[in-house]
Amino acid sequence: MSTDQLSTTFHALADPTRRAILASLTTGEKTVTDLAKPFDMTMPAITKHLKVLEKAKLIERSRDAQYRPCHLNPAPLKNVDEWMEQYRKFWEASFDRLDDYLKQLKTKEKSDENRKKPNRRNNRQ
Amino acid sequence: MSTDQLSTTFHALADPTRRAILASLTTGEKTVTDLAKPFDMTMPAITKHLKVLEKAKLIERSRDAQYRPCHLNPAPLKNVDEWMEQYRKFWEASFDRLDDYLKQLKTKEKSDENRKKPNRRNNRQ
DNA sequence: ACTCTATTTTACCAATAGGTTAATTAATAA
DNA sequence: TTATTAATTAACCTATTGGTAAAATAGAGT
Repeated sequence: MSTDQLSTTFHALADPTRRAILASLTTGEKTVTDLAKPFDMTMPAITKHLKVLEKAKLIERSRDAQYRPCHLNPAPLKNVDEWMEQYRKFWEASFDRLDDYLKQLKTKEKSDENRKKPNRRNNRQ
Repeated sequence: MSTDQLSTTFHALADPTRRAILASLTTGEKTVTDLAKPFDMTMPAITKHLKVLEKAKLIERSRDAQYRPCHLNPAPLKNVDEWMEQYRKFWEASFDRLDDYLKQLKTKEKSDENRKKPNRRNNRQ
């Protein structure tokens, strides 16, 4: 795995168990045993998932007697959101085209304009 | 790696080369050779990265003579954005707390309220 | 037909991921 | 001090990742 911040965050999020743990932490701080309960998995496996989340700084841990409670840290998610910003216009654009398409279906006109292909060669040197 | 849609998408994004390829495709369709140029990496490595992106449906490929041009498909990113929605309030909340803290620094009053700790045991059975 | 260019496939490699069981550490409770 | 509970560490396993070099495929141009 790459070691830059964004790669570490995306890697941590690329596992359904870890995403479920994050979701579970949205209702407040939880112990490892609490977090482990919903999963058909041994404790060491959960410990490992927590380490991945902790390295990604998506969770922070404290100490309370023999418990190591975890809580959510949303900061890396904010970074993801900022990274996404550059792509937002693309799915908004897609939606606009879908909207156009639906309008065309209704009016049943100008349907040939959609078959115009972009000239793929423009970017090649 | 897990095989659900969101895991596949996050996994594909967890590599700086693949993110750079996506960014490169924001300016339009590109051939494999064009995409490979910025990287100190062999062609087969790029081919593999493209396969990961293609399986994640982040890119789509067409055919033009011996070229296999790639273009961006933003749909999975929209899914990521929707998944992020549930966490947005958390970083907004953090910002609010920071804002409060800065206000307190200015007025230098009521600073003890911040030391109240949440009761960690509430969620344990 | 031959050659050049674009791209993929194959076979290989070392490192990492994600799980297990068994042993260990650490704090509480009796 | 002994037992119980919480959590981690160690050792191990298999599959996947991300890269390579070399060979194969495929279309275009001459």
